[in-house]
Amino acid sequence: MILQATTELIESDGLAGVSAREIARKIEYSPGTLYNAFRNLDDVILTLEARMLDELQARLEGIPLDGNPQSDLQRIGETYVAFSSDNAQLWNLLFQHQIPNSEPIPDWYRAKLDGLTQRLEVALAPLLVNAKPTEANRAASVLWAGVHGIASLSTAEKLTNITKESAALLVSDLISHYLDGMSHRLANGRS
Amino acid sequence: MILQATTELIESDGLAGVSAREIARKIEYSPGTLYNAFRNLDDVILTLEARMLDELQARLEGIPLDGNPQSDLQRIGETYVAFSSDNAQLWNLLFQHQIPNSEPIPDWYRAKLDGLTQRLEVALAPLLVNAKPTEANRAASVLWAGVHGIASLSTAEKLTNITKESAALLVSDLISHYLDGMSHRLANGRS
DNA sequence: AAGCAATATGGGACGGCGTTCAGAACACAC
DNA sequence: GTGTGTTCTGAACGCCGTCCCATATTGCTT
Repeated sequence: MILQATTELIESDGLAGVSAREIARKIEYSPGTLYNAFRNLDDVILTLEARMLDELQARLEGIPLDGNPQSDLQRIGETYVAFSSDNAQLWNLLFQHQIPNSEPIPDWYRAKLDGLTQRLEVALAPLLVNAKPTEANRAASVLWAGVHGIASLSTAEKLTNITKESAALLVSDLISHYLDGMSHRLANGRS
Repeated sequence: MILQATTELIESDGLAGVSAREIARKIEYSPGTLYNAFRNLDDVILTLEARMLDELQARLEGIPLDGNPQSDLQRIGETYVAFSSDNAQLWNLLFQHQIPNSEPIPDWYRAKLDGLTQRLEVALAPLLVNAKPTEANRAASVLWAGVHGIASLSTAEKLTNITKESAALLVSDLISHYLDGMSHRLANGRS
């Protein structure tokens, strides 16, 4: 299958190693055949991203939540970091692969990304019983972006401080401090 | 100059709009001439990234610190977000442009990225008077990665929750909660 | 001012790319 | 065997990054 071959190319050489001709060579078909199955190369890669997002989503949904925000979110963070580090090259697709301006980002793709924060909102709920929905949304977004920043910096290997080994530690630190800040604020009655 | 033309191309069409021939057309030279000034196209883009990092660094260093971590870090976060959003397309280079595996990331490039967290460590210092240096480092890394995650998700426009408008708000929320968590922990004598 | 070495430039060439498309090959109903 | 619908090939187009070398331009020495 085309997707299988493309995955292997990405895992060995990253996005730069992918080309329509190279995929064709790998599956021993001619380049033209690719265009029967996919609209173009971007379509192949987008499909691959979608599969990856679905798998991450499935893993997040498989985490049992026990109602304790600290431990629940720690587990979510661990899962997230483990996934991104196990699939580092594929993971980097999310940032490196930009759809050309001509055709906009499909809605289902956005929806998949947005959907990833839902699990966070559920886990955060106990801390936000009498907060406005926009605040729950905001807290989830902040945590998601933070975890995401750590995961992406670690897979991209651009910061010496943030390695694959330290990512889990940093995520744990982020979550515990942020939640401490929230509950502290909650106890003192500040918004 | 070559860099000027390349900057314009990136600002209008992103990294995908950049090609050696297009730059040459823009400056009305032939493509071959590019290779007298730069080793190759990656070199041009790397130089552009370096300039951008230097400018961000300069802005961060221009922020006066008054010794109050909350307000100091808020100002740093604001500056960071404002910069990334004002230079969104250039900013995205940091993630989209990956050096081919053949030649490794130059040390000075890493050093520039690592240097960006220094200002954070200084601003955090009052909260960490009797903490181990690794903890200061960790807190700075976490905050940096978090701010960075928010900034990159907003410039990439991939999350509907995280827009250029909301980025500053989210960064402020992250910093204030995280620091609350730190001082709370400090007051209670926990690690 | 003239000559010469050093450097910069133009433009063609090479191999590779994404994508298209006319026609060959194939599978299968009648 | 003929016809029909699908799938595949392979050449073609216009790009790309990069290299190379004949030519033009510059700067310096005499």
